[in-house]
Amino acid sequence: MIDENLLEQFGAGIIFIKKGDVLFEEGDTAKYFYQIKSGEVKMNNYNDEGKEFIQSIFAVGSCFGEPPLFIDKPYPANGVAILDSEIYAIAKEAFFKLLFVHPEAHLSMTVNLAQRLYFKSVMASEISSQEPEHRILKLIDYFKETVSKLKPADRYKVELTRQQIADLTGLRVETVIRSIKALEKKGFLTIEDRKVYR
Amino acid sequence: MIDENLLEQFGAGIIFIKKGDVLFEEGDTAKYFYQIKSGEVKMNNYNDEGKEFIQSIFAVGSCFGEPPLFIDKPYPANGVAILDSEIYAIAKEAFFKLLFVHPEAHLSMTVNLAQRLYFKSVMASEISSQEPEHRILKLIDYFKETVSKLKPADRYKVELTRQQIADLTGLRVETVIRSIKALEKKGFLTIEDRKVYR
DNA sequence: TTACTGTTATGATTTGGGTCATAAAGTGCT
DNA sequence: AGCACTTTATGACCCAAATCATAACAGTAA
Repeated sequence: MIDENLLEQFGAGIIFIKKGDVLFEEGDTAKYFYQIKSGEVKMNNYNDEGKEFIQSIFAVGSCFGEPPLFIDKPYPANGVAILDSEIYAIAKEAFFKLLFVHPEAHLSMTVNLAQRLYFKSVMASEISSQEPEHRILKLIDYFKETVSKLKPADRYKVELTRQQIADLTGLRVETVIRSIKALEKKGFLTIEDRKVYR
Repeated sequence: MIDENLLEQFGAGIIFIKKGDVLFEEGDTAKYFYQIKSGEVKMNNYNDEGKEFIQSIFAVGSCFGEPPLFIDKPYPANGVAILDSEIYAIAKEAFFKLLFVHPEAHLSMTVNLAQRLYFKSVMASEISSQEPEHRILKLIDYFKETVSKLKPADRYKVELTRQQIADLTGLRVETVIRSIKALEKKGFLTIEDRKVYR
């Protein structure tokens, strides 16, 4: 989201983390701004019974975990690498200085937050009040449109596992599997070689 | 969120709406920045079966409905007055100019978005993976802490109706009523004269 | 007072998604 | 090739929350 040269210019370091490594945990104090140079990161929670909920998945170029920097609250979720990754990290103070000196970077941050708030709004309404099939379709369309930047007419291969879809929608794997089958039967998507296309 | 003098200085108008009046609808193009001078506003969705989901409730001093301004997308939900209200409205262009000329206002906008994203994260995880009683308690604590700015030790009177709690948590009124009773029995809150205290 | 509306309340019944069990297909590693 | 692990898949059963029905109470407008 923020120009990489700018990040380096303001003293960004690079953190190397392997798949499964934890960058920060729920409750930790936020001290750095993070942006993905390569790899992929998720933010998640576990409920009392140990069930995972994935807040979001962040890909190359995305920044994440800034809200706590702005509002001086601890992280509301864990940050975990889902692929081996390189992460730009820049200290809170340097980050604020960067925003102050570069209003255009500040604006792109704001736009980014607005974008994520928008996604959360859509998913919140889905999760709370729609049937599994509806939820899953909405999530897939969101990833197709926003993450992969494809048009509705394009053919999109869903790279999420059934388990990830479950954790993103608050459903169970079995329910996701069954719903996806039902959606295929209804013609909303196709399954080829166990992969979902939409 | 933004200083009222500043709003007026940049040509803000005031809109008078009565309880129940709709300010904008899901799908509308966002053209104005809104901030509450008096009254209260909610943003909501209706699912296919007509069940309401309340995204948030905004009180005096809060702004709302900005994300679509920043990302050029239509409103993801309706904006409806829940009390007779006076709303500052300022055109999109003037709003951006204001942010550009007043970086401190821009920062407070960013902080505000971060705050809301934080709330959405917490509630998303709650809604998707916790039991009714847990969800309700979290919501009440959020309102106590963030909307009413009270300390945990303070006594807080919940001004939300059971129906509103249901629509905010994605539950049904009956479930909310029964859960609140159960929570009282367990000593997590008290009910006096049908009002909930925490 | 009555009539009306919104909110809280409670019991009976139903059902959709969770849970549990089990297995097959695919993937990666030695 | 063999082994361990992950992902997808399916059937059977269960249960918590939704649904349906009904009513009492509070507030307020006529």
